Amino acid sequence: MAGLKGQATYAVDAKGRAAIPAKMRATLAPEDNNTFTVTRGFETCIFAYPLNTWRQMEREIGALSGYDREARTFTRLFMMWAEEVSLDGQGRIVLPKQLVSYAGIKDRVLILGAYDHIEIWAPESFSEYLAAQESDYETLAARVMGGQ
Amino acid sequence: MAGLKGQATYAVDAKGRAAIPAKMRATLAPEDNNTFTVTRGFETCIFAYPLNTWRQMEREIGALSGYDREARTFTRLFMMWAEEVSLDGQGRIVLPKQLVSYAGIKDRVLILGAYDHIEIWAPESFSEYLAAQESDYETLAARVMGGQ
DNA sequence: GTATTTGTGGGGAAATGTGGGGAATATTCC
DNA sequence: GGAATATTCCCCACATTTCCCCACAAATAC
Repeated sequence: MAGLKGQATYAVDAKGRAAIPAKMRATLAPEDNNTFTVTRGFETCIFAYPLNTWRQMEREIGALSGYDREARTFTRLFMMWAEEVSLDGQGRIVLPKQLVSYAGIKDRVLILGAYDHIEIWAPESFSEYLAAQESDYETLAARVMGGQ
Repeated sequence: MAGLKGQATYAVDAKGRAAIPAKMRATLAPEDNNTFTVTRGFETCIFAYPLNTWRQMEREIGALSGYDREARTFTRLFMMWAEEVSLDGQGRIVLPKQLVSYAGIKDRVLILGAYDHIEIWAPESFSEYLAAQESDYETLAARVMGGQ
C-alpha cells in the first residue's frame, strides 16, 4: 500500500458521520474492504487503521504477555477504544461517540494521512498541539531522521 | 479469531443479567458455541473467556506442576472461581453472584474487549483503576511496545 | 458549459438492548 | 415425603439506536 497522506477538514453531521477524503480512499487496498479500525490515538486524536494494518497491530498486541501488569494495562487501553467502522455508500464513517468525546470533536474534523494510518483531530486541538511543540520543523527533522 | 475490542456500559437487571455487546458476539467463532467461561479477573474485574480460549487456558494450567506450592495455589484460585455461562436468546449472560460481589458490581457494568477475553467491570472500579495508573497512555505504549 | 465525482442531509427498515411473564427445575421447610 | 418457595431458563414485547439507501448540492474535470 502506498502511504496515506494529505489533509482536509470535513463536517461532522448530526449522526456523527464524517467523510474520508477521496484521495485517501483511493489509497486503500481491495483487501482493506473499505474498512478501518478506529481507536484512541496518541496526543488527543483518533487513529484510523486500514484493515490490513490493523491486523498487524493485533498481532503485536497478541504477542504480549497476559501475566505482565503493564502489558495488560496497555492491551486494555488499546483494545477497549477500538471499533471497526466501514465506509458507507458515500465514503463516510460514523465516528464512535466515545472517541469523539475523547478527541474533543464538535462539528468539524481535520483528517490527515500519516503513512500507515489516518488521524482525525478536532481542528482546534491540532492547532494547540502544533503550538506546543518546542522544536521547529527543521530541528525535529534533524533529530528524528539523523541529520546530525 | 479477530481480537475482542470495544467498550460499552450496560444495565444489570433484577435477575443479574447483562448484555454482551453485539460487536463482541460477532467476533466469536462458531465453535465457541455462544459460551464463555467467567472467572475472577486481574485487577478487580471479571474475565470472560470464549470457549476456545478457555480450553487454551486450561491447557496452560494443566501444564503446571502439582508438586509446586505456588502453582498449586494459583491453580486453586484460578479454577475455583470459574463458571461456564451461555448467552440467552437476547445475547445476555447471567453474572455469577460471587463474581458480581468480587467485582463490586451493582446495577451497571462496563464491558470491554481485551484481545483474547472480555472484561466486566463496575464502572466506578474501572475509573479508580485508571486514576491509579502512574504512566499516561503514550508513555505506557512506548514502554510496552518499545518506542524507546 | 456540460458531465462526473465528491461531500452533505435525511427517511425507512432492521438490529440491538431492556424488561418481564411463565414453565420447568431445584431448594427449603414442616 | 410432600407442599411451599425460590431459582433458572426460555420466550415474547417494546423502545431505541444503528444501518443502508436515496436525493441533492457543491466542486472538479473535460
